[in-house]
Amino acid sequence: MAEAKRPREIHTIYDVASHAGVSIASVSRVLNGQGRPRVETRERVMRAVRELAFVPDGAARALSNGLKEVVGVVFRRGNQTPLAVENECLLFINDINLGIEIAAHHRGFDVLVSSVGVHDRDVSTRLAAIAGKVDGLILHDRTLPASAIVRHAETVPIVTLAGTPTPASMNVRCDNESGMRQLVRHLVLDHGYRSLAYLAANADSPDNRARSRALEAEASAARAHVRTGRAWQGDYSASGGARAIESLLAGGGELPRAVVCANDQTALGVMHALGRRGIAVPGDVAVVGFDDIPVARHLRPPLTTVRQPLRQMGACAFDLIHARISAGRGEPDVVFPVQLVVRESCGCAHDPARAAGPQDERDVRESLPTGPVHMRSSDASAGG
Amino acid sequence: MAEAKRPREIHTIYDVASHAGVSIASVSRVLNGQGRPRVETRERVMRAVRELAFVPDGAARALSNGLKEVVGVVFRRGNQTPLAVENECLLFINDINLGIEIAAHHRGFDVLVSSVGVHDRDVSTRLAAIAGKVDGLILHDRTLPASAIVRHAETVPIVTLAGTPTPASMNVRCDNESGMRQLVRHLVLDHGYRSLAYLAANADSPDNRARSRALEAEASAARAHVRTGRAWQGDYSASGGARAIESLLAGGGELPRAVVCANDQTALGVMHALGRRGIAVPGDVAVVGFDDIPVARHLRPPLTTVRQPLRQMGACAFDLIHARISAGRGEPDVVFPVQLVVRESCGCAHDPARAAGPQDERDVRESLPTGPVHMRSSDASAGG
DNA sequence: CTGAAAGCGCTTACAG
DNA sequence: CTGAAAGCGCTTACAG
Repeated sequence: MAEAKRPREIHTIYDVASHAGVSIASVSRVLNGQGRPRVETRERVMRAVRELAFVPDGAARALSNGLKEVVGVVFRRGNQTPLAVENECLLFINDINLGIEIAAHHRGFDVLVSSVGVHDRDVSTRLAAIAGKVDGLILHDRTLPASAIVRHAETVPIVTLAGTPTPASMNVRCDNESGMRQLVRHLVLDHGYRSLAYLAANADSPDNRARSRALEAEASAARAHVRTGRAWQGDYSASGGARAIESLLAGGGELPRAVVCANDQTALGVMHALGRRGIAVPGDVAVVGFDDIPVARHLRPPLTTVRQPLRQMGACAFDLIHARISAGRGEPDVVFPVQLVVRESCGCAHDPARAAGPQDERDVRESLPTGPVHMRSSDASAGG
Repeated sequence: MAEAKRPREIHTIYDVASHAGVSIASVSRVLNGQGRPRVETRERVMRAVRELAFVPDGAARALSNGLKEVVGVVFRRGNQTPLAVENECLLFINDINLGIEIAAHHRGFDVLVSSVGVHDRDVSTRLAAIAGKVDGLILHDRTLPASAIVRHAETVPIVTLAGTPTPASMNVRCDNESGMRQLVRHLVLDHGYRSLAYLAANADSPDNRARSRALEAEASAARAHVRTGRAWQGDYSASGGARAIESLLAGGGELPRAVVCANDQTALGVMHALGRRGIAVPGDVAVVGFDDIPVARHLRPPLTTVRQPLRQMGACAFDLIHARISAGRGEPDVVFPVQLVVRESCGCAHDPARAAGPQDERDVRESLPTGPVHMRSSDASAGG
């Protein structure tokens, strides 16, 4: 019975059963912890499994169980050639995906990750192909219009991220309103800035629209002026932010006292463009972002922004899908609180308490929400 | 026959067949383009597929075909708590993964992405579970020791990234030797720096070892001094780099004229730590990295580094797996050339030609290898 | 506790 | 060109 060389051969449950001298039903029971197999049976099976390096076929299990134990995650790549290098925007997405993955593993699920190009025709066909391989689908922002989501949701459970709930799908997002409110109040009330601009992102992004609206509302309530117009259009990318600032300045446009960016990447590009023009941040113009991506703290000056609990949001998206698969449906629209993270790009002074010592090291590593980073708790109304 | 409300019901090929008035074999043929179905048959089937929103079950297809059309990608998460925010190290991995995914789509494959924690017990069990759901496995650096790779390779085709080929698995890596040689020559010959240090990463990383060896060899050939010792140990993370510099300075250690970092993230942390001590980069100490992650260009000063063709490497890893699945095995060890990207952190002057104008905008977006970024072509000996 | 057998939803020779 | 049927590798009532 000794396997001499085991020529790269895939074994099935039948091989294991005959190797162990039991039926395939017993092998299956031992492997899945069903029933109460005798100790001897269990041991013989386990030995055979080990000796044959048996790995049960996932497709067969899925077909039999009606459960693939796989969720699909789909996001939209930016305006880039397939093999170009700009992937900054993916930071955000990948952090959420990591949260999804970790939550999935708790349930024995794995994650099928797929991206679609911004200009891909027929995203629906791609989605259908993916749908056949998964038990549920998590769609990032702007992957699909709402009508198409409703259609696909007939075939497979769907959760959207930073989208809008539909009658057939669920959604997870952050409290943009609260975040923007805190940001604007800090700039206008704490710093006394009277003129702002919102460097917007894609018009079809619910996050962008919510942030834009909240900024306008809050600024007007605080009696601050908001610059508007075509000049202030970005696309969530650093290059989009830089381009907007460059065109504005090239066209003789005037800068506000503070630029509120649709996200951190945009802020990165804005700071880059301002720096090259010799415009001091925050001395001449304050710049703030949204998201708190990891590099935000490493910029010069460190970026003031709003932190989203990305991993928790990802984990929540999976949990909604899972609940939907194994039970009825769950909460259709989950809103996560956010946190204002005050660093220096808003004009706040460098905090000498953070300039050295152990706290500082901890800050680089990654501070906890209650850590040394100067922040306020959210006044968000909805929780996870 | 009109479907009134289509109660969320999953249809099978039998439903389609009876709806179209044909056999399931015909449905399958139409859907898979096999044989020469009559036009009328094709049309009836397609209409039924559309009306029922039929999506073939991937598990059943996989079981029948012996092909899941899924590859698994596994990487190792850093020293972080599951829900913490530090994901800088993932930039690198995610860029490779995007290359894998794009290549996979060309073949109708999808990508199952999975991560294992640094201290996870029993990575092999996790891998076995994943192996059952995929046709092949792509393992990032340091996911598994070579012995375990050989063992798993009996069950499933394996390609490692930045690893070492084994008798049973293939490998894709970059030409670290050439990259480090160019970097050291630039620092020592072009800038005249006589003292260097290599801020190392994990000892079990082949990339790190190759870079370290190459630096020592090249520095000694160029008669430059290399600082060594426990102080110069990092872990590929920004915090690891910052910590090393901080301990060194706290212990009264002396800095070399140039710090060569194991990767860009490390360089990021080093620059951060130096900046807080008021040490000028590159005036007092030059800092260079490796990888050319997207933020490298946005740092102050912009980071001089070595660019790896990450997406191409990812695509190659998939192609190797695919060749292995559909034919015999391919090249066991593919080495990609790298490019020196000279920016300012090495001490090179800010290039005024790049300070404004359209080229500059293009640089922010992402320059092509032949674009305005000052770089030299690689003298790597092996190609993809 | 254990085994024989049906069934999961496809694909594909094999006849017709 | 088309259909009936076998088979892919599991899981799980159902008998024993």
